[in-house]
Amino acid sequence: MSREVTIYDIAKELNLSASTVSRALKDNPAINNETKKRVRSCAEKMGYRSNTFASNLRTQRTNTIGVIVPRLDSNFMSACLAGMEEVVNDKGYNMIITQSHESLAKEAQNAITMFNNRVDGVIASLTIEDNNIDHFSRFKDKNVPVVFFDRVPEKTNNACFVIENHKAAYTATKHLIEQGCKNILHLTLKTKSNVYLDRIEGFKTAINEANCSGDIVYLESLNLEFGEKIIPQILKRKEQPDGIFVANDMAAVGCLLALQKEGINVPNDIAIVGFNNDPVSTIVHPQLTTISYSGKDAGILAAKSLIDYLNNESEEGSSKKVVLNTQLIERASSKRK
Amino acid sequence: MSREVTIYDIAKELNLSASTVSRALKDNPAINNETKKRVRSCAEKMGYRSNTFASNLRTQRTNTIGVIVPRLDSNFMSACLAGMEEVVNDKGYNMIITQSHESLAKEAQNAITMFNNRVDGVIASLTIEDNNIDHFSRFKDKNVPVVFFDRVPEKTNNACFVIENHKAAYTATKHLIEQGCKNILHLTLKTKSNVYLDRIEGFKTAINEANCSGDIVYLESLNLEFGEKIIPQILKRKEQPDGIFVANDMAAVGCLLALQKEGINVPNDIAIVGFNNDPVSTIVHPQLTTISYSGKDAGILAAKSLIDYLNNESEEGSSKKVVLNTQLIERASSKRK
DNA sequence: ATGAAAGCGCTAACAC
DNA sequence: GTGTTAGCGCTTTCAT
Repeated sequence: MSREVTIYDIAKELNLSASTVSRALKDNPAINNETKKRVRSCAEKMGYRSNTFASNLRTQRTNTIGVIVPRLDSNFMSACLAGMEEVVNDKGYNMIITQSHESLAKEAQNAITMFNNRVDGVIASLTIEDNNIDHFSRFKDKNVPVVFFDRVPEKTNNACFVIENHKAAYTATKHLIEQGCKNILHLTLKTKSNVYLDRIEGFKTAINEANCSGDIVYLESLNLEFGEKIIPQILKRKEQPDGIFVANDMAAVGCLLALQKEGINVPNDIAIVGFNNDPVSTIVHPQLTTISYSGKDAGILAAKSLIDYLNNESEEGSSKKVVLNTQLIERASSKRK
Repeated sequence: MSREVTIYDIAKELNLSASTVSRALKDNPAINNETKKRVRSCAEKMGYRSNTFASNLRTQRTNTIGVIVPRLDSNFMSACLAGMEEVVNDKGYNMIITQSHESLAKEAQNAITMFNNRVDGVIASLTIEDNNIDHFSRFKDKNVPVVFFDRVPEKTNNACFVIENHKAAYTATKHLIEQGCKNILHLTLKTKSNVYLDRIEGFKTAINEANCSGDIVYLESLNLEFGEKIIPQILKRKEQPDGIFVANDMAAVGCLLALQKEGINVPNDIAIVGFNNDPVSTIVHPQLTTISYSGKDAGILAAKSLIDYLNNESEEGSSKKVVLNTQLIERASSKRK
């Protein structure tokens, strides 16, 4: 195992001082171009690699962004992370990622880990469990910027990047009404998260406007299994729905499959709209009408905002809320000819 | 922005030396229990957090494991990472994750990043592009252990953790034969990756044993789209297949949907088997027969092996190859009554 | 059981 | 344009 090469080794080799080598490696304008070239090629030749720890210790920065998300295994999250990674790498930062697995305790633990790793900034999406954000306060104390995306706190001074949940739900519901639905259910989650609360509000707005009948049904979890499970209960209601707007695609697919098993025609007996534009939405038959939006854009914007702030390229208090567009994708599960 | 608390601050507060504080915090047996308690509570009270960089600079270790994977957005990968995270956290290490996005160049770049971040060890799954692993050689030079999982190099002295691709493909093919298929296609990827090569070999073994007709068809990419696209071409063949074994579930679902669109009955005209036990396999109708295996176990084993080595709890040259079990899950897409 | 002191490798203020 | 120097916060050898 060969010893590590340091800037001192390079300095000795070239009869320079360590500081000159350091500056040359950092492309400092004060250094002669010829010197820079010599230093770089020598560093290359000697197999030098910068010691991040010494540098971080000295500069009190880590060039690392911490990302805390509920889970990584969704298309939306992958897209967000891909967007962030682009920006972050481009600006010379690293990214460390942790999952809260929808547990507030784990989220708090992750925040502490990031804090101890002295990340320069944090990008987070909250659990559905609660939107208590006390565990983020330590970052404020040390002036470490935090931005939230998708699942954001109810009240905060931090920058937030969300999709237009209210408008999307309004549009989805209105679409069902336009297809002739008179009695619409919204299946969602009982939580304090803005994501689901805003969708509920959008749903209600559309229902009230149309003077149509509407009700909310809460699922334990928005997945295939619980989507399937809820259908028998729904079919026992005295007033049968003719349209269902589900807050995510997997649960919507669960409903669709369960309805078909009961011999109910989708969309003619009951029309269905989902949310997310998950790949499964094109696999089921009939294909699922859903709401599409760009996780990548959300990731890019959140990361950009954070890094601009770190590089002093934005105002101290740019604690804005950015709302991203969504599109309704009309497919066969809701289209009545 | 409050100044950082260091061990010197604690030392001054308690009239001790920094070394004693350091030892107390590290639970060094030489330190009096009473002193340890005082130090710990004082550290807590003063909001002390250990400076990883100073520590790493001093100890020349990072307690960080680097993970390089093709992509994170698959169920298999999420499961692997979850398994790794369990082990790694439990042993007091951190994990940094990067994606190669199936590009050899990006994989090499990621390796360099990890190298410069001085990870203590590396866990990697290769791209399909090629299994050139020259960019991992730098780790060997510095005695940084590397283990591979799932997509592993053809020849290597490093530890490898793979699923029994050969046997799984053999079992899947044999299952089709047992269902009466006489003319079976295997849809897969043209690559040097062990994962797909081994499956091809398993397929061939089963075909030859049964004295049955079999052929390989290469897709551009194993996804829904290319699964759908290949079906018209397959239906133009002079000899029509009566069974298809597809190397992943998404592509298998693509085939299934395209076949149904052509009015072909699955499983009676053509039986289908996939690979991965992806959630979509239970969403399609008929449900997809597939191969299931535990990514989590693979992750746990790989991480354990690496960390045991780092903690000197295993032999220097434990360069073994571990093969994990798989199960055939028989569902309606291949079962002929 | 505790302390003193040196040094890990880098950067930046200051000097020339 | 380049060198000198001090110090970031921690660990660890050696001494007591």
